[in-house]
Amino acid sequence: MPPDPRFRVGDIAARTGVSVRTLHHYDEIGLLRPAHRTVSAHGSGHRLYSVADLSRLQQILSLRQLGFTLDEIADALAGPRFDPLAVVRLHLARAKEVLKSQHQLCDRLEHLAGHLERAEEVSADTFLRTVEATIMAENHFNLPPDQAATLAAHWAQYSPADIEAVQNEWPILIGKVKDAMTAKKDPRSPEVRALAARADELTRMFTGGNASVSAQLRQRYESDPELQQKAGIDPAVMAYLAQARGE
Amino acid sequence: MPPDPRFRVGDIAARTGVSVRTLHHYDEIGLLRPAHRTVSAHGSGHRLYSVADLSRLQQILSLRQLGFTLDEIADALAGPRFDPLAVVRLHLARAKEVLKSQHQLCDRLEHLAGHLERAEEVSADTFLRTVEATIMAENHFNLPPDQAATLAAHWAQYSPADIEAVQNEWPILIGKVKDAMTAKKDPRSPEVRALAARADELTRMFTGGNASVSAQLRQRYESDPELQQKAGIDPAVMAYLAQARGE
DNA sequence: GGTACCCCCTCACGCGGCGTGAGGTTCAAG
DNA sequence: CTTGAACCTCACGCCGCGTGAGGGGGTACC
Repeated sequence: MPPDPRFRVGDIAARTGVSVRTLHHYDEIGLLRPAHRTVSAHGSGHRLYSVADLSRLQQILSLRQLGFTLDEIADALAGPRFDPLAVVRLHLARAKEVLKSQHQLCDRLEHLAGHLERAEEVSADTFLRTVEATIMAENHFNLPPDQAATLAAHWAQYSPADIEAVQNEWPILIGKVKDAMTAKKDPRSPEVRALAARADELTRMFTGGNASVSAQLRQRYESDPELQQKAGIDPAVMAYLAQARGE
Repeated sequence: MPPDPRFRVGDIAARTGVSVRTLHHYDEIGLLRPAHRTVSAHGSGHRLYSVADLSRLQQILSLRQLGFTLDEIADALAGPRFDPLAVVRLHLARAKEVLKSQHQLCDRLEHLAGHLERAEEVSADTFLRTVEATIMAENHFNLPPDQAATLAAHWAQYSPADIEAVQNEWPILIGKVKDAMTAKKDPRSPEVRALAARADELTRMFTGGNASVSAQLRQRYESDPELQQKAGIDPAVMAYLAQARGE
């Protein structure tokens, strides 16, 4: 049995480029506690990271690159069925996007350089497109996670069984709502209000309770008739539910 | 004569992705003032950007991407002979570096994903290398400008004539210092101190007064005998100058 | 067993570059 | 002349560490 290796902050810093301060910080906020520490009388001992810790560090950096805040990352990693492979795949997808936008940026910069070399007048459009490419490259790198990533990261926390259960319940629930509508039941009745509440609950599971995600999702539903049909939601149902919620 | 086009904050934001707040901010700190404003009685009018402003915006974003702070960018753009083409070329070079590191990152992530898919045990080394690739990709994107960029950006502010003048003066100055040394003149004499002061001045022109750059430069000179010969500086001269400065 | 040297530790302050309302004004279309 | 969208000016807030200061711990070589 090989004694599993231990890594000290300096080792990790030297080999990866992660700063010592960053490791300290992640420890402070409880995001990445080293598996062990050396024992000592006075101060606290030196941090000793295990291989599992390195794995977690990799996940953290991938999620950070995806634009999540450290708090969000902590939540994601704490999820019951969180999936490292899914995270790596998301990061990979993002990295490929960056590649593409970076390529475009190079094209644009070369274009602009060409104009400047020939001392030509440069059009506003050229500047605008160059700036756009610059910003897009930045966005793919730094910015808040897009819905896709947010949703994916959220879904990764649920098991396939959970997901299936939700997807099965949804049409049933909508069916009940439609029944209530055709029966002309009062939307403010306790029965209908319960249905609406459950619908909201399921929606929250879908969106992870993220306000901006659910807002965007609603917009897309409202503007896309096809999606409405697939989910069985039409404006009438939406209005009915809104009434039930007391709006 | 076509009336040159004017752009409003919203136009620019919509077409490039630069936020309105960012434009406001650059205006506030005096980094990018719009060429015009609409006139109005109470508040200040709407900002109207000219094509020249767009050009400046492009330069700002390129320099920002290179890792300069907004203050540094302001200085660079205020330089007497600052060169937009040089900036674009630097940005392009950087963008290509990013492409390379991003490629490596993709390789590493695919490697890691492969291991995870096959549910194999993943080695510490694999994690470390993946983390390293992640950090390197970030560094090429976000980090403070390396000396190369700093120096290049600084040099871009001088005309070829300026540069030549400095390069001509340097050997003459060093010659005078050596003369003083062989004549065993007191390093604290006003004459020698003046020479040292001028040497520092020229050095500052070389390094742009950037402390970290000049520090790095000194280290390289101290550790590289070849460079010393080319510049005519040997440890004895350095020591003599240090005395003249009163160290 | 000493002891030199480097690495590690714990505070704790600070900050760059905007995001994000709040509350009022201006512009262009109808 | 009236909208409504787009613009304006404050002004507070924040993430994720960087960067010292001041002091203990580990280890390799004598």
